[in-house]
Amino acid sequence: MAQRHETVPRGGGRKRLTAHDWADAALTAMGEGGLAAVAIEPLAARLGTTKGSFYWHFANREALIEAALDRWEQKSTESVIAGLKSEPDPAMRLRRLLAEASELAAEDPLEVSLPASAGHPRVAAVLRRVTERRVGYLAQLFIELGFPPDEARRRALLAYTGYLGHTQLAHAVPETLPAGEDGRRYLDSVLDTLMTATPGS
Amino acid sequence: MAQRHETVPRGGGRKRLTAHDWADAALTAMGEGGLAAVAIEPLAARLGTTKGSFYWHFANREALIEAALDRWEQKSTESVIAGLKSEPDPAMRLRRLLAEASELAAEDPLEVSLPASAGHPRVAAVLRRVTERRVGYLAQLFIELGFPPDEARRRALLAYTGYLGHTQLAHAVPETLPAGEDGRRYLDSVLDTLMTATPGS
DNA sequence: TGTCGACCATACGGTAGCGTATGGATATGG
DNA sequence: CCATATCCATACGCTACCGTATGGTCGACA
Repeated sequence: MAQRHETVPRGGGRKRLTAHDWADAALTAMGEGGLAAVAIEPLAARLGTTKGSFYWHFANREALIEAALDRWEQKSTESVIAGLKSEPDPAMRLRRLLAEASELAAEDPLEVSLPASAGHPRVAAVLRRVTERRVGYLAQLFIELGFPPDEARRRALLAYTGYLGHTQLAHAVPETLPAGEDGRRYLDSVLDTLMTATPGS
Repeated sequence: MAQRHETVPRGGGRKRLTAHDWADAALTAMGEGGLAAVAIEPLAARLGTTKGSFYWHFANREALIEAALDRWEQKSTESVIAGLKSEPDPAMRLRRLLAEASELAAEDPLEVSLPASAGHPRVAAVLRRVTERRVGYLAQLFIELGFPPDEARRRALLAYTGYLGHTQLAHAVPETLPAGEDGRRYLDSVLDTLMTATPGS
């Protein structure tokens, strides 16, 4: 047998892992099976390594969860918002925001599985921050669109709850939702109601 | 020591349990910690009994989960819809439906934790049925309100995704949502948009 | 009041996962 | 080319839980 054989038995050619790799794997698992699915040994198997690697990079399971959550907080919100900085028109920003966010959330199970684990204090904290950030950004958008602050906040909430529900439905019972061209028309009608409906009371 | 002492060490005075009791306990646990929290031995402890009882009433853990899901399917949807049969005015039915459903969902964690476990085939099936039932009922309401079928379905979806997102938010970050009188005004504005907004395309 | 069936307690073996300990591999600077 | 720090594999003990086996208890009823 060769002295220098690839360490990984089969699959990719990675040899040494980083804390980053572990956090990503944890996120994936968490999306598939919730917090309970973040288990060291199965993750190790999936990464083609062993616990020995894990406990070098992390103190324990909780530390991994925290790292994964931090990572999600970053890439699930800021990256989307940052991608809109170039768009000057607020109406267009809102449209693109909803479109891109929905698209992204369609393939990010965490958007659904994380709220279910809100019992975990660390998860709750991340959710608080992410929610506030998102709703705040939306409200800001509606203010730029000319609504008074409280009305803007109300519409932001409406938009965000709609987004959350849409995502949840997309994962649980996708066939309920209109797809393709119908989907775009649907989004249009939602945007329409959000931007033009009566101020009400 | 007395020959006939109460079997339960402390708490209620129950002695013998039914499959029903187990299913309810499973639902509670499932709401708190997801599917993974449906564990026989902890449940037994909480019920003041042992596994011996459980395996008399059920074949295994899966059977318990199925029973619990059936139970939830029943009481989480049909009971609400049935409570509206007396209301003749469809607009009023819609209002009461949203109000009661939101209120009920606020203290039913399953509304959030179940979609997260949609990976489980049995859960997915229940979700499909419940979703179809609810959206169908909503669409019917909008038809009674005078909308054409496809528009009714669109609005039903809008209402339902809003409902889902609202409950999800209510559980994850409750302080984001308007409470008390503001909450009612919020509901009003949502109803307003749902019932009067432009047909769009 | 004895008996039978429904219901439960307890003990057991098996598996999965956490965290620790310790030695082996690998890279990199001296 | 060796030494040291970095990174990983393996073996171990521990706990939680699943499912089975088996005997015990209690109530209904003849």
